[in-house]
Amino acid sequence: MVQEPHHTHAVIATDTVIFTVQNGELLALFIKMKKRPFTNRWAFPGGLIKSDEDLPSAARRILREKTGVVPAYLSQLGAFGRVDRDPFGRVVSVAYFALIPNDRLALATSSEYGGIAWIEVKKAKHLAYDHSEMLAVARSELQRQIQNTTIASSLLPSEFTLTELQRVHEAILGHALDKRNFRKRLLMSGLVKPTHKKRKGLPQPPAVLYQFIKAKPKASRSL
Amino acid sequence: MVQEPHHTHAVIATDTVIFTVQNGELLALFIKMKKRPFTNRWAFPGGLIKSDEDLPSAARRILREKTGVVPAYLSQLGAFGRVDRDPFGRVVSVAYFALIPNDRLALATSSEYGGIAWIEVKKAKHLAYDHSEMLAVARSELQRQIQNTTIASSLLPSEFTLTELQRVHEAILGHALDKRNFRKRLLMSGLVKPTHKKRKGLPQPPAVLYQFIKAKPKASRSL
DNA sequence: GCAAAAGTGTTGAAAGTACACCCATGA
DNA sequence: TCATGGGTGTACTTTCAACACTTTTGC
Repeated sequence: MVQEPHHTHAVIATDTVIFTVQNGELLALFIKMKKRPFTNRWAFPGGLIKSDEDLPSAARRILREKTGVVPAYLSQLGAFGRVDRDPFGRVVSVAYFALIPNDRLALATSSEYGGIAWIEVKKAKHLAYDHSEMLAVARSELQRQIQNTTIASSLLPSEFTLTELQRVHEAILGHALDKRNFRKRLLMSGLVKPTHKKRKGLPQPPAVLYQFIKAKPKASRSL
Repeated sequence: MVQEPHHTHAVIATDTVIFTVQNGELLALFIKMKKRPFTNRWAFPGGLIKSDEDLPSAARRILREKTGVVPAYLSQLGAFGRVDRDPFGRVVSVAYFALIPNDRLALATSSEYGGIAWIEVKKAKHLAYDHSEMLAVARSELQRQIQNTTIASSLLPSEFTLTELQRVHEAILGHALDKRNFRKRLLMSGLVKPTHKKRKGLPQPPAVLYQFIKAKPKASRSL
């Protein structure tokens, strides 16, 4: 994750936890490490920021350079600065969490990088650096934001059925939700509106497609 | 706030917004700037972190060095990294917010620094750097945490009356609260317990003194 | 006696939670 | 015809919000 050690002052990096939901599973994007002492362990894509770029710009650039992914949503988690967090030098990392809809995943999975993979969050263990801690923070922040904002719009195509949206919430929260209560609350909230289209071709009654009313959710603070 | 410019990479600083509540007013601690372009404007105490100290340690050290204050509570707000936020160089600041009870304020106000002052938050305008933005974030985080945690214990002496506690909540939230509902909720929550002492000597009936059940609140994440 | 805060319950509204059945479709 | 999810309403519980008066004390 980091190349330059041995400054008198700490250097600044970003690491980004990018999530998607696919087939009812919450996935995050990892890069497999080569360097000791983290050989063959997974880490989030990260790198050093440049002196002429904002923090979110750095996070986006590094994510694109290392994985080809362009996130739909990006929000800061905070700074991670334990002295011993990086064995290669004194690095303070500003962590971000990001989202991408599961219909734009091809970009990432078709990347040439050998060591990139979307991994089920619940199976991601023994990560490099302090990334297990980052993942825990990212996950709880995701759980918090999914309930209070429209960030789910960054995890789904622009049109979706209410059941698809419910599956996203369930994957993130980690437990089943009641269908009638979920729909009631969602429709009351005024965040989504029905289109006049339906999802057909499945062995079920056609489901109405909905869309979020404001296309792009705003980060609470995306510094 | 910062002395060293002109690295090829950004340097890392911390700035700390420290609050207290006194006489029903929310106050924060500021230092008056001398350097242009911020001459005579207020800023939060801040400085560069050292390569061998954790972020919270750096925040505490700098706060102590610049103001003499030792906070009772410290919690990270996040990293502020706009490219142009500091005219003296590329500095990313990890902001903290901190609390101190109003019976330990003497340390700070008796400091020799000429340019230090506790200022009512609602009167703090036109701050140096991006500190107005930091203050807004700190204030909303304070409002969030006061409702969900026991951090109020870091703003009061160890024993206090329920009215004193209510005044702290009101100062932070910026509006009056209903006395009966406030007491009901608080006593139900189980976070405080009555002592057997009473506050006497005032032209009122003696009020029961309470204390928080866990002395020190834990930061949600104090990296 | 008066100013100032202590202490104390009830009611109505709103929000949240649990729960079950029939229907349309594609294979 | 069958498996799959689509769509729909009610009753109960819990939580939140509004609201006023009497008492004790120091001056």
